[in-house]
Amino acid sequence: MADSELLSPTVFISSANSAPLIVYPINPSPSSPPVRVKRRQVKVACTNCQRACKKCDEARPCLRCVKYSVPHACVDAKRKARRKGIKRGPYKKHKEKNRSMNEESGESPTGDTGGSVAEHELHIPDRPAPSTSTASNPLELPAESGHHQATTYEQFEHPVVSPPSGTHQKPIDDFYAYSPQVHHHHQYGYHGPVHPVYSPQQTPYYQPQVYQLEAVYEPHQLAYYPVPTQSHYPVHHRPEPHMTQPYMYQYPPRSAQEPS
DNA sequence: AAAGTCGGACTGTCAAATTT
DNA sequence: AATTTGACAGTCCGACTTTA
Ligand SMILES: [Zn+2]
Ligand SMILES: [Zn+2]
Repeated sequence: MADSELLSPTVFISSANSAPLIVYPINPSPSSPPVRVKRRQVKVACTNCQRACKKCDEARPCLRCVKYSVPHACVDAKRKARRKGIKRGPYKKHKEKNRSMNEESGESPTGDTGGSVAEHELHIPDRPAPSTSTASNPLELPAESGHHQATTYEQFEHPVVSPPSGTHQKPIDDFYAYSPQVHHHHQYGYHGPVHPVYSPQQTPYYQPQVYQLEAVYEPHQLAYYPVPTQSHYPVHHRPEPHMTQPYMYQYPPRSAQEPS
C-alpha cells in the first residue's frame, strides 16, 4: 500500500491549468515514518526540458526556456498513442477492503502501484484556505507570504529577484524550488523503456493545449536569478531507446475453442 | 561552482477486468 | 454503467561528470 495513503494530504489547486500541489502534513511525531511529498508532473514537458530531463511547467514558453533565452523553441513534446487491446489477465482479488487503515504487514501491492497514489485524486477547493497546519509545513513559503500568493507569467518575463540574505546562489535548476522527498524504499518491477523516443514520424496523440500566458506559479517557484546570458540551450542526446517487447498476458491454452 | 548527463524512481493516464 | 486495477508512457530527482 502506498505510504501516502496513510496520511491525509492537503491539496492546493491554484488555477485550472496548474497541477495540484499536494502537501502531506509534516511528521507529527519523531517516531512516525518519514512523510513524503508528492511530486507534481506536467502533462507534457517541452522538448527542451524533456531532453534535459529537467522540470518543465504548464506555460509556453516554460520558465526554463525563458531562462535559457529560447522561448521560441519551447514546444510541447509529442506523445505516443497508448496501445489498445492489451490483455491483462485476471486481476488479483481486491484485498479485504475492511482492513484497518493502520494495518501494515509487510504486504506490498503488486505492480507499480502508480495510479493508486493519484487515486484519491482530489477534488478540492480552489483556495488554499490556510489551515492550522500550514505553519509547520515545509512547503510553505518564507515568512511574509502567509497568503499563498500566485504569480503570473508576466512577472517572469524578467525574473530578477535577489536571493534571501545569507543564501548563496544555487545552480540554475534549483529554479524550481522543490522539497526533497523522502522515500522509504522502492520495489517496483518495471523495467521497460523510460525515455522518450525521438523519432520524427511519431503520431501525435496529445492534443496540444492552448496554454494561457496567465499560468500561475506558486511563490516557492520564484527565481532567484536573473535571466542568464547563455544563449544556447543545454541539450544532451540520449541513445535511441531500444523498444522492448510490450507485456502481453497469455491466457492459458483452452482445450479447443475460445468463445468471443 | 555551475552546467551538463542520465539512471531510474516516481507520477498520471486510461483501457481491461471486475463489480454493482 | 460504475468502479477498480495495473501496465504503459511519460516526467524529472538527484547523483554524478564535465566545463569554465
Ligand atoms: Zn520546459
Ligand atoms: Zn520550454
